[in-house]
Amino acid sequence: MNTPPDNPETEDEGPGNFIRDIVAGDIAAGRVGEKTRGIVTRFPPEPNGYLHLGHAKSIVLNFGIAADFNGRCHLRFDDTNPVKEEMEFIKAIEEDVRWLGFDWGEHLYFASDNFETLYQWAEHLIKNEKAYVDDLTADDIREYRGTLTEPGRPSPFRDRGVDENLDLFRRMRAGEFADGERVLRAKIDMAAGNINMRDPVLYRILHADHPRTGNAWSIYPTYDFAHGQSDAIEGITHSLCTLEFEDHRPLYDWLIENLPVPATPHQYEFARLNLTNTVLSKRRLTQLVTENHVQGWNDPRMPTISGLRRRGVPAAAIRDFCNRIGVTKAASTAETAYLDHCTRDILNAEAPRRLGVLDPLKVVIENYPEGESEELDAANHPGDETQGTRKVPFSREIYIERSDFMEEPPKKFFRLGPGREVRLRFAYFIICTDVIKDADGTVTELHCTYDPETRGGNAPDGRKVKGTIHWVSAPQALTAEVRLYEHLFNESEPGSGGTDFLDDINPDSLSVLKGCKLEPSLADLGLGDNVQFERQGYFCLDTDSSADAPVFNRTVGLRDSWAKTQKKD
RNA sequence: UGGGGCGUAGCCAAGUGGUCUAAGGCACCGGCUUUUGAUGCCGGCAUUCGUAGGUUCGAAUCCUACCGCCCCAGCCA
Repeated sequence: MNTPPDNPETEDEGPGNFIRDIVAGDIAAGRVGEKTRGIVTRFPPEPNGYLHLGHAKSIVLNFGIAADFNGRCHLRFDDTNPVKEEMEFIKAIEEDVRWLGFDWGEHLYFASDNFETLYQWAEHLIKNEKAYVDDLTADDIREYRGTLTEPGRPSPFRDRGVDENLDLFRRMRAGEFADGERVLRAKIDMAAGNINMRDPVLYRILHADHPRTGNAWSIYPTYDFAHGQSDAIEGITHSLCTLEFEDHRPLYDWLIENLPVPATPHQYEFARLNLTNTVLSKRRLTQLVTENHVQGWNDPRMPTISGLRRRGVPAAAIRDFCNRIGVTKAASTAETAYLDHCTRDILNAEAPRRLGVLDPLKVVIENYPEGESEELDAANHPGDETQGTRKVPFSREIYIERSDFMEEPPKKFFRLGPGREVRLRFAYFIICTDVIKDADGTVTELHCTYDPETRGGNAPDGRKVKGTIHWVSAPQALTAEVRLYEHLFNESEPGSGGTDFLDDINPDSLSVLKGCKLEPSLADLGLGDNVQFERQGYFCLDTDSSADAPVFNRTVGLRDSWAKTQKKD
């Protein structure tokens, strides 16, 4: 039951998009590659949370472009804010990128690797009168910055001399000042329409332990001062980021121009991914976790990579989804149905078929000898003979899905009902002869007879049945817990009604089914293996499973046109 | 009222002056096949490209003006 090798290298080249066009144009024009001999991209997460589908889009783009143009892609942690970052996140992110199928080889970097260089470059700016130490408080800086429509005013400390700035900055590094007491600012233009150019902060004092540099530093560079410079140090040719950084590009370019950097990377922006009925911002995902609205970052309902993995979504499906949605600058929201489709697409081709009854109804085959059983051959995949067959036990007592029986079936229902005949998949035709109920009128058991001539599922006399249902032999059945998942949020865009996004949480996003009956071969299923429970959906073993108490997750259900026709009536 | 972006079907998205009375995918709707009401297959689904003008023999593609949406005032990234 192995999942076939799943390697992005063997997949088709990624689809065209405006960024690929830019890269191709740069290569054709000989604008890249003098030093790097090819294009270099990077995926630059901040280790302050787990990766989600939005990151997957960036990962697939960055690693995909690098692969298609024979370049390389680095994994770089943007670890410039020690108060939010943790080693746990670094490890989880590495695992997730690897699981998605990408390999950064030797090219693992950290912005913190560059702290000393960055520091020297900051002094370089000071010496060139392009940066100054500001004593203003955070509140004052905000006030002096002006507003969206009014220009800012220069700080009273803006024209400090080089020596004083150098002295102060060195003492900031030495830890002589408290958090927030001073900052280093670039000296650009307090009247700029682009607020990022109004003397942006380059360094702040933070007496915090950094996951990698410990207490070596008491000042830390801001994103703006670290990112582009790290790109330059690594020889990144195309620095791809999301649209909200578009306003930062002038600053990105300003720093590259004014610093003795070894290369001139360029930044390009694309729209971030939004998905219906979920949230894709780290702030909100963090809140779901810390406030226990879900059971952790890898809760199968979460749109995190680890959540999707636990739920059973194959990495190939995530890659396929990212390639299909495309890359543009238009704000867009993909429907989760699209992801579901990609998931089914992969799983339909690969997942072995099994029989499992989620809501069991006992059936006694009255004309089947008591105490006996037999083994029937069942195809592992109807469209892929190479997956072979397996044996499934059959006996006098079996379970069928409660929803596959109706005492008073409507016209288009072609499953089991009193006096009706259906096929048990891979087994026999049965006819329902008796319906047993409890005092409340609830059906508790069905009595049926089977036709021994139909072994395997075909009648020698050529008679047909409309329905084929799944079943599990009772004595050999594996009892399991099965967890079904629905959207985490009821609203397609949580929080859009001006309300708290938490108000839109779907209280029924998780249903736990106990006492489900599965065919015995499922006892051998391994963690990470996907299977289809015929007629129901794709499932996988959950990490909560123990040897005697298996737990299954429904990754995604099968398309269900019967449910649709029912809804219409 | 400043700066930066974006507007092609319910959703994603090709298209960059003529073969566009606009690809493809998702969703949806029909039909065929089917020992999964699954899969597969076939067909349908924008005379119209935010709106209004203009340029042109000819525009989704060029120009102008409007309208709408998103991002920016962290010592977050």
